[in-house]
Amino acid sequence: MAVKEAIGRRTSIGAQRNPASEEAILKAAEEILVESGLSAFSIEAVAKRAKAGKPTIYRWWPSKAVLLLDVYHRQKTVPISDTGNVAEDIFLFLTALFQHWRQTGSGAIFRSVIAEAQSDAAAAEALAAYAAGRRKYIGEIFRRAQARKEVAGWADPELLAEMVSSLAWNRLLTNRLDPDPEDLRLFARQLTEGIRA
Amino acid sequence: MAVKEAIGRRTSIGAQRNPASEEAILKAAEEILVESGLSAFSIEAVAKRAKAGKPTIYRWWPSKAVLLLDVYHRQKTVPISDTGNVAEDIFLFLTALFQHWRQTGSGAIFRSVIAEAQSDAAAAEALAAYAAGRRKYIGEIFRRAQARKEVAGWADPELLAEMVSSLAWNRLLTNRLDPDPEDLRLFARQLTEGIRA
Amino acid sequence: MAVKEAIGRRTSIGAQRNPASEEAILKAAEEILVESGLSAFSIEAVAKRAKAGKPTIYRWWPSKAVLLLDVYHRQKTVPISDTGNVAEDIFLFLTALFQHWRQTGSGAIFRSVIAEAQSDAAAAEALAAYAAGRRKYIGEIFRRAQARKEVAGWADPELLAEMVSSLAWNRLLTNRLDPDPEDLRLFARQLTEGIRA
Amino acid sequence: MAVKEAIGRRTSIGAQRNPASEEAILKAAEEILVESGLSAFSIEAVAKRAKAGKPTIYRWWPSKAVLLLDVYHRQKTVPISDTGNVAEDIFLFLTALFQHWRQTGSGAIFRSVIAEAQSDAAAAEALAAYAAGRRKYIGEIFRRAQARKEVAGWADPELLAEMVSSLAWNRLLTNRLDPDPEDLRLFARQLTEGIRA
DNA sequence: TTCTAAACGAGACGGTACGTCACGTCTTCTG
DNA sequence: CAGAAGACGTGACGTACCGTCTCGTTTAGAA
Repeated sequence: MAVKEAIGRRTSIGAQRNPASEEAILKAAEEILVESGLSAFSIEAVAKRAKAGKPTIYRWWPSKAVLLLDVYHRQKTVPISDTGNVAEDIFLFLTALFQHWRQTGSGAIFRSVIAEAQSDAAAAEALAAYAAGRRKYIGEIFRRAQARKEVAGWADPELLAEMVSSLAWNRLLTNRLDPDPEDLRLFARQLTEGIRA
Repeated sequence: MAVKEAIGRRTSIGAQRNPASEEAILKAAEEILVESGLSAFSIEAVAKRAKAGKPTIYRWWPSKAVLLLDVYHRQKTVPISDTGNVAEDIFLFLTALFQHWRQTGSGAIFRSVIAEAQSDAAAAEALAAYAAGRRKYIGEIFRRAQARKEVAGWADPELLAEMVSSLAWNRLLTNRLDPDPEDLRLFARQLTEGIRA
Repeated sequence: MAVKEAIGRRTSIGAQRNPASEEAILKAAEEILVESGLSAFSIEAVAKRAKAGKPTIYRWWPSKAVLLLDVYHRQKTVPISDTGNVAEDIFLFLTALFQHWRQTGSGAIFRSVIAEAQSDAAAAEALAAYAAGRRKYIGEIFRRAQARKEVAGWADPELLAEMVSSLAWNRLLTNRLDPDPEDLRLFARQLTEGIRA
Repeated sequence: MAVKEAIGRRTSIGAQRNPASEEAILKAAEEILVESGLSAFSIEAVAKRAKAGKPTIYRWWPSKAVLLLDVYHRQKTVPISDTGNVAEDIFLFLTALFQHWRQTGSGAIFRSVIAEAQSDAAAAEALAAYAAGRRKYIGEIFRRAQARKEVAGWADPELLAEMVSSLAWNRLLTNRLDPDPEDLRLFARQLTEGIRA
């Protein structure tokens, strides 16, 4: 058994999706994005790198944007911590997120998703849904803080979460992921303490 | 005699840039972006609509991204107000900005600029510079508030401005410019009062 | 069900050259050359007339000159006769050749090939090879005449053939294909009898 | 007075053609043809090399072909000799012509003229007229031979001249100007002695 | 002596065609 | 019958020249 695979050619496994092809395509797509960015990301290039036929890609991913999103969803997500201090939680989250984006290359992928969503309706919808999910997820930090009375009841956890993720997006989209801890600490303080004199 | 026959034709005015062509090209580019979005925005389409030759466009705008930026810079900018109340100033600015983006179509243009900057280095640099300028400009709201002791001295006006503009970008990029005054008011309150219990 | 909707459309027949496209392209190219001449002959025009894509043309014909040669090679060649009289053979050949060039339009095509060969190295080489072949072919007239002792042994059949084809080229290139039988008869006589008093 | 001319800029000399410009343009055109061939020969290139404005060229030469012809007419022509032996005269003429074409680069220019004449009507007409003149000129060799009874009266000097110049054109157009004296001697012999056994 | 007319260089203009790239669709062949 | 391979028509890319234009300058010759 498994004699043929030596030549490396991937072929049909019957009337069903071949996971090896899916994997190869997603891997190739991710590598292209991380190595060369969105401008080098074409179906043609992905097919060539994955040694897949273009129709195979189009069969399973109706558009470039959908493939892009699939690639992004394969990325690990950054967990939120629960130190009991909301400012610290925010600071740790952003620090970890920026590092993740920088080191794994998934920042480049996410930038591409956002860019693509500006001209592709399907990608826009998917991005909106993803962003909403992230607001809910990050909002947990503030919900927990409200529960322990650290944060006022009138505040809106999801709007606060949006302020956090907005800043992250902004830094990503303008190439400012450099790790300046003081900056992020100040952000967390401003957000939590308020800026009243 | 010899009345000009090709009445409407724009031609050279000597060895110098023809402002009429420049104007026609920028106008055509703007219209395409507002009417059909970034995916319809091609040099070819702009040239056709402006009744200009492609080389004329390439002569003055080395890349699509540069043209895009030029189009955006033609847009009016939204002024900041000075009511003496920082929360109110922020609220008014965001309300006016969102309305401006929605009604003039310049939101669509700016989205395109941000998207383009994710794959074009020149656009990225220009966008970074533009964003820095905007942070300084919006930061004025907070600098004035610090001057009148409404805002604590330890806060950073530009980081605060970044929080404001980040939120605006985020809404723009995820198609959420709908005018919900309460939401924006809450944002201004959270930012200024702080969220401490 | 699912009757073909785009009835007339030519499309891929798999990972192989589509003979229908090749045929359509060569036919379109020939028609343009015969109808409008070399100055109207552009890859763009051929593609449009053949309802083919430009890349399809470039995929199979690396340059305009190569396509031109392919078109010429589709033309029928004029046969040489064997009347037993060398002067008559030459006369008949030239008469038939001029008529062929005039009536089928292949004269226009060959003119174009010669012109193109003056600026394209590949075409020059192909033309040189073609001309050599023709000299050998026409030389047969003289070789046969030498065999039957009608022509002196010291004469060079291929150089004689070159004199015949040179005259034909010259007439073609200066628009003098008009059929003046006496002229061609005189040419044949001068060539064969010699002009010694 | 006359201070400016130091910088070398050529300018108007009043409402009349400036011979310096004409000279510079023809010189530039010739150099381009000889150095880089017909494919590099564009009005743009000539203007740039001659440091002339394009309108100056178009003012005096309505088309590329006309300029090409003007360039060719500047070339010296090869004289015919009168040795008293028609075969020798032909041999000497062709030898000198090929050497002239090879060494001065005027062969490259003439090739270009012929090529251009295949798609430009004005050039075609001019070339036809030029060729007719050359036939008359070369025909003189045979007319003189007829006068001294070396050549039969029934022969047509201009048709004979055409056979000579046809061969020369053929060699030029197929890159075979290499000096093979024996070949040309044989040509002269075949033409004059006749090839009868 | 002043003014006019035309030539000069420069180079921008609206275009056409170039040769290349990627698109998304199609068909054939292979396993 | 899915998958690879790759050809197909489409259309945008960025570039090279085309032939025309207007500019500001220069100078000879007419007024």
